[in-house]
Amino acid sequence: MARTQEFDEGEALTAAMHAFRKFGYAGVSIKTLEAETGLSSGSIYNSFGGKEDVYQRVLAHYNETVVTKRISVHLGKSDPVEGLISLFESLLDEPGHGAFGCLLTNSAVEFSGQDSLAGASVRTGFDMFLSAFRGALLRVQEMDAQSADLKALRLLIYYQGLLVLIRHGQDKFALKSTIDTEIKSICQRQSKSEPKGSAKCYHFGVGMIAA
Amino acid sequence: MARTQEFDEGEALTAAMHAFRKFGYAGVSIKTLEAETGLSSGSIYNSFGGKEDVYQRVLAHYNETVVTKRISVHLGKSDPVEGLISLFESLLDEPGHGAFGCLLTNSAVEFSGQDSLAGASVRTGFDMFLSAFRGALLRVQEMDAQSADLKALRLLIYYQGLLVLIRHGQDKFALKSTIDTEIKSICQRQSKSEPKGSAKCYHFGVGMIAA
DNA sequence: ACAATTATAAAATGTATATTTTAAAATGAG
DNA sequence: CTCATTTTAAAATATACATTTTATAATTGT
Repeated sequence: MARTQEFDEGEALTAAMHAFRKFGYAGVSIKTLEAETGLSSGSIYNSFGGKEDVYQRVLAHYNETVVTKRISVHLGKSDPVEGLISLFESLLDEPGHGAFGCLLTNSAVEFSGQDSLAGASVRTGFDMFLSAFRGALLRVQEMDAQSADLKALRLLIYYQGLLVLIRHGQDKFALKSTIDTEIKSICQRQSKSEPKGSAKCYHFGVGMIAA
Repeated sequence: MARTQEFDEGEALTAAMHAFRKFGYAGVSIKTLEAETGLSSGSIYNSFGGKEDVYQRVLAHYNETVVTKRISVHLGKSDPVEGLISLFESLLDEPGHGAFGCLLTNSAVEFSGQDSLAGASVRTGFDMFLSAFRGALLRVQEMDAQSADLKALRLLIYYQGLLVLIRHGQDKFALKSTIDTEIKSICQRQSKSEPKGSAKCYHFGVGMIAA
């Protein structure tokens, strides 16, 4: 029969992933992929298909490696709140000072909508985070499914926003200082929906009670 | 002397802005700009310079029109909390179902870093929001400058995250349901930094006190 | 009205790009 | 060993793109 593939497909995908994270889909050419992966365009087309196929494989690879690892490392801990905080803080300590953006964030922005080139994978990645966040929240305290979904979504929104500002180059110290507050704020028990006139309660904070 | 410019520069910039918001910088060609603005490439190069120049002008135009208007319409109201809520809710009611992304979000992601093609304008736009948010927060309640900055940054992060998820096509009803909670949570007085052992306070919420 | 100046339009240019084709090298089952 | 099959590499192709050039039309101060 024929010779076997010489290169490691996972390594190639990881190298391609770095390129797409840094430069986006449009910013990466086949030439870039050749340079980053060490493969020739011939090999790339033979093994993966075209640029779109490489990108789709990379998106799946990102979910399987980066997202999965991030969730298991930080949310596998015993304390879910500490886990969430360390997960978010880890985003600020990434190499390249935010040059390696989150592929989900970048893809969601570059290709809007669910039925785009990246839509399905982005949705999968978001859902992975949502269910991991939901699990962590339910370990913090009892709550109904609806509350857990709402809080998990708030965490995902905060996660995505943080990554946008990191990628922009916003001051990391300032960004970091929001994490503890935001996470704890989300993990708090929510106030029931009040029939108006609740504005006055802004002046009573959890800290004052706890102190 | 010579003839005067026939087209309205503001209208052309607005048309170009729509294109860049939808498709990003790389996704817009001169041909696209011709179609969207109604100008020929000759006019575009003569009046604006190249594609990069159009983009820079569009970014400034976005800050001057969309950002400025969004801030004044919603945060010009008497109640700052209601203003913040209506500002964030208005993002969900934009035409095109999120196809018109936020140019700041999209540019921050497409061009990472402050010293990029878009960096300066993105920073300006972010700063406009930060100072508008800070002003609104200070009208909610007294607080020191540091607290106001932190809360304003939390609002900006939430704002950016929301726009990422809107652009992705996340369920709008679910996104909307986070707004009230998130805004009010940020507008609450913060707990002082405690010397540990504060985990227990998660079980005491503002709502329970206010009730 | 005139002429200088600019807007506009279309063709031309050169480069970057994704992909295909062609050719050579390597591999492993029989 | 051998040959069918595949990997790899490089050249070839065609298209898309940003920009420049060229040419024509319009307009404004004198």
